[in-house]
Amino acid sequence: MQHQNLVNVITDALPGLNKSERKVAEAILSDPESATGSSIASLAKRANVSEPSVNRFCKRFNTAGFPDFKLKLAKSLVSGVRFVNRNVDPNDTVESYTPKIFDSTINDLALIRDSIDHSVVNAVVDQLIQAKRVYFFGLGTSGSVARDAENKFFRFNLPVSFHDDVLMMRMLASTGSAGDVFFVISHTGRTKEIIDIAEIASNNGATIIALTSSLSPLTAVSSIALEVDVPENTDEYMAMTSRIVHLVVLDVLATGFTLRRGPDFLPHLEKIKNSLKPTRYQSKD
Amino acid sequence: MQHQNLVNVITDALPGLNKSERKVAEAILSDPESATGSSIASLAKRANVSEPSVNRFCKRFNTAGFPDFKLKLAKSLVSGVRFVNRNVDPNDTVESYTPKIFDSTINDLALIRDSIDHSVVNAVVDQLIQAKRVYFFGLGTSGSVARDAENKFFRFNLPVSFHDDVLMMRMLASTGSAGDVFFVISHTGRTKEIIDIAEIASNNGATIIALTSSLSPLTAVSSIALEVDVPENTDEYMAMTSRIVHLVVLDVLATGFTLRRGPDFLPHLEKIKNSLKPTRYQSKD
DNA sequence: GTTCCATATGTAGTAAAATTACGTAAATAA
DNA sequence: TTATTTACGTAATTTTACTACATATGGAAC
Repeated sequence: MQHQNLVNVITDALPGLNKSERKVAEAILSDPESATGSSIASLAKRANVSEPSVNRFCKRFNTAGFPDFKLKLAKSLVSGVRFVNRNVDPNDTVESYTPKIFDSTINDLALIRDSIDHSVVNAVVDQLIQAKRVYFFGLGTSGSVARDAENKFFRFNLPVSFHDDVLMMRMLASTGSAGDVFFVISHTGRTKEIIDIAEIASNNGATIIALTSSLSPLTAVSSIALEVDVPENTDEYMAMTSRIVHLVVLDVLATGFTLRRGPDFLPHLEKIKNSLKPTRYQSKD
Repeated sequence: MQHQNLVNVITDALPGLNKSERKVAEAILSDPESATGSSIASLAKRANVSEPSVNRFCKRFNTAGFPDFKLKLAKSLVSGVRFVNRNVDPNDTVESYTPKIFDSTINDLALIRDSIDHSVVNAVVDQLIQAKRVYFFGLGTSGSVARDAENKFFRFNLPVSFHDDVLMMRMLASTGSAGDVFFVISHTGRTKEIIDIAEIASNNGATIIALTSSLSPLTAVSSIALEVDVPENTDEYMAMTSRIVHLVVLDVLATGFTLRRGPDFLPHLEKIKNSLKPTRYQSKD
């Protein structure tokens, strides 16, 4: 895991360390920020160990040496120290929970950004470009995502619709055929109804694109799956970030679509944009 | 500010630098990641300047010296606010436009995170807690945001609904009264219909909360305005990030709401969560 | 308890890296 | 041109990190 947080790694390893290494670990954990700025000598002194002990400590954590260690530690502190106490707790105030929620969203986005499979994105864009029609399906929160997707993709002069009604979905799935794309959005990928519906459409020869978590039953019944694994929020207080990641993935697809269509397509988008002008008070600038 | 990105700072300063400093800047910008790992000697060599030039360069950017500079550079490169954030252009490939879109979203989130007014958040939570009913209104993309908000806030055992139909909105606004909260979501804050509706509800003594851009007409007719200014995307290719920021702001409000309600409220949320279990295939773990 | 072995830790020396002081070169203004 | 400032590099110095080696410490076997 390239983005594994060093502070957490050290904390986890703490019990398995020997005396002087533990001293180093404690010295670092007590004030990681200042550790990133100090020399091996000063840190050794602060931990009451010799310099080579510090050096050995660093190497134990898969770093080239002390400077490399400091670098990785510093990086961990940017996205990381925030990571450590990321969960909202009952004592949080507006000032503390607000950045936590933003940070956790940012973190999840960064995670998916680095793990997304580009070839799958390309394959999905291929399918959307070729589609005769596109249906966006989602329930609950994913229904809003599907609705947003409709709002985005109708601009491409493509017959699209969104549905959050399982009966409608079922009927549409049963009348689907080759050339139809059913774009199914589900955080868990385990909703029985949705999987049923995807199977029906699939059996009719339609293309099923799933935006869901990996290894889910929905993935199994799809033609292509955009697998997005956002760490589960066991925390009751915490908001759900998967829908946001889903929206961004859809933005990526829409961008891929636009680029594939080429610059000749831009006037069409411009036309749609302009169509809303009369509904608005114009700003001065 | 504290999170000012070194890469951006260097880029901005580029024109004002003298010959050798520019060489250093270019060497760093061409591959910032590797710069964080290299020694002053190797960087000097790569930039075709002397070591002290590199050192002077570092000090010019308010760092103690080369090691400190590397540290700050490394931090700048970590997820949060990545610099690349240039607009998508027609020559982009999946590999290049995907991170761009994620990064621009992340960037906007970080921006709003640091600029959001906590006292306004608190005031809005106050209003929501006291509300007899809450209506979430939005059109187009903001309609999806409003729908998502409904899905979030109904869990609080509060009469909430979302509407994306201006006639419905108008009728509801005209029957609104003190104790009703109209939560109006609009990216531009300039849609005539929406402003009309907000005014009607306001004249009836209802509370108007706006989630919109600052200085907009909608802000003017609202009781409280959550002002979210996401830099406009003039670029046709680029996806719209304001809706995502809006969603996160709503997450923040929902969190504030939950905390205000206190721990006695958690079993209620748990109950809602469990209600969906029978609709799903259970995972092994 | 003693001996042996392995592991842990420190000392001292060495190599590398960064910084400073200073001198020369280039650029600018008079 | 010459004076003067600014830019840049050389070389020495200092700081920092690493390595090789020595000593110590804690078990395990006898």
